[in-house]
Amino acid sequence: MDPMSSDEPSQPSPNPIPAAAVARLSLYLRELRRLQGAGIEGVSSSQLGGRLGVSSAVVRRDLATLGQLGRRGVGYEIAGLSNRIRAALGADQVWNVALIGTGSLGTALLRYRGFSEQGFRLKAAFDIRPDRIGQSVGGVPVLPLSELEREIKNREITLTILAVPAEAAQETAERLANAGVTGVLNFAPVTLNLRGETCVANVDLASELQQLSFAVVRGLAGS
Amino acid sequence: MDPMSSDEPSQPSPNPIPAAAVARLSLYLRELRRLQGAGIEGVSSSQLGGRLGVSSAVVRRDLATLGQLGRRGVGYEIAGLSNRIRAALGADQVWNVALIGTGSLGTALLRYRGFSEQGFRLKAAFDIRPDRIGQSVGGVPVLPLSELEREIKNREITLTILAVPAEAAQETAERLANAGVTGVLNFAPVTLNLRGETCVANVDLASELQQLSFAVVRGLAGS
DNA sequence: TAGATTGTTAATCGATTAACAATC
DNA sequence: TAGATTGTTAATCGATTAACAATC
Repeated sequence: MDPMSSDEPSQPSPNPIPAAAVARLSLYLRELRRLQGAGIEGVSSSQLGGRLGVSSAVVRRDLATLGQLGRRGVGYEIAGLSNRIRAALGADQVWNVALIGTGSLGTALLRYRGFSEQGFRLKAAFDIRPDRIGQSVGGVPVLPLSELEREIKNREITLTILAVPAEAAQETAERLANAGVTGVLNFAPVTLNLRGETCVANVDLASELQQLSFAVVRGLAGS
Repeated sequence: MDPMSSDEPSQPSPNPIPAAAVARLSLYLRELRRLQGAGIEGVSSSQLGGRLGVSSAVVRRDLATLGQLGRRGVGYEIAGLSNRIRAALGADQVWNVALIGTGSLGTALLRYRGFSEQGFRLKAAFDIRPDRIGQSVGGVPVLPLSELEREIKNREITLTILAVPAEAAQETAERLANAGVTGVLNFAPVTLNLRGETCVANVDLASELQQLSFAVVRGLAGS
């Protein structure tokens, strides 16, 4: 239930991965999957970086934080490298995920294929609207929000995607944290204030578009 | 049509805004709007930062890059500050936006209220599926992708939201760039390679969830 | 005036870049 | 061996923090 607990010996002191590297590691993984799908088995730092707009030095440095994964003069073996990155990101374990709020955005996220491709398992959705409850969206059952705490426990949910209206986000997030959820991916355009150990990541769609318009105005092509 | 052209004298040399500050400015704007809605007219750097998990020093530094906007001993006047941030982000002008790909994600984005609240105008959607074309989603007409170039020009579209399947993303993005679009917000989990002046911003939903799971594994609450 | 808060400086921290010895 | 590419170091760059004089 708690993804931290494991029967393996706890990693002594997991070598720290710079915050800036984490987002890139996820990109590397995506690109490696693509190469693997094309039947390619090895890749160099400059090849991998070139496809992603990242310098080869950054790629090597990022990968070196995970251990000595390459062979000098040769490059990186894709299969092994992928596994190592997955392990570092926690993507080698199963994450049971719930989604809260089945409005248009929530519905789209329930149908989104990308999550399951990364090993995330959407186990349940929650809503307060009676006409939603009992339905199934993208193969995921919609449950009443009143059952949130019980179902989170029963279904061993550790991550949640919050897609409720802005007004309901803080209150709902608090319920999630109290129910023992360890991570919240927040799509509501509000800042969540949660005490304790619950991690929050935010996706603000309007802000993304605003940052793009800034880049356009400033003439920052390629950003 | 080109958002850069204006009858005002071109700003001599727009003081550079650090890349890291841009995302925060967008957050400040969101929070200021909330305060304004509550009838509050002034705010200090520590109040504004406190709500967003940003230190008061960072807030002051970010705002100072836009000019001297506060009054010592008093704080910032919200209305004026909001306007200044909007101008800096390019959010004070009208942006005509098109969305490509009306799958479940594209449909949800067409219905998303947040874009128009920030002044973005969704003018058209495009798809290849005959059953989609001619429909209206969230008040936005769905046009045939074959008409893309012509309609981009006619409707003076400058920004686009790309929500097509991964396989079609690169090709579609090239058409957009050739049609003169200046910015692409890409939701497809692929790296777009575009020559020239077109800005690209990426939102990879699966990667966001993966970064969250990393934060959970590392015990980085509050990230 | 006294208290508060900005704008800005100098010091610290972290990330990127460039270069190259190690080594396949 | 010769060519290629990693892993790592030192140098550069950029962002954050802490502190405080300026000033409302």
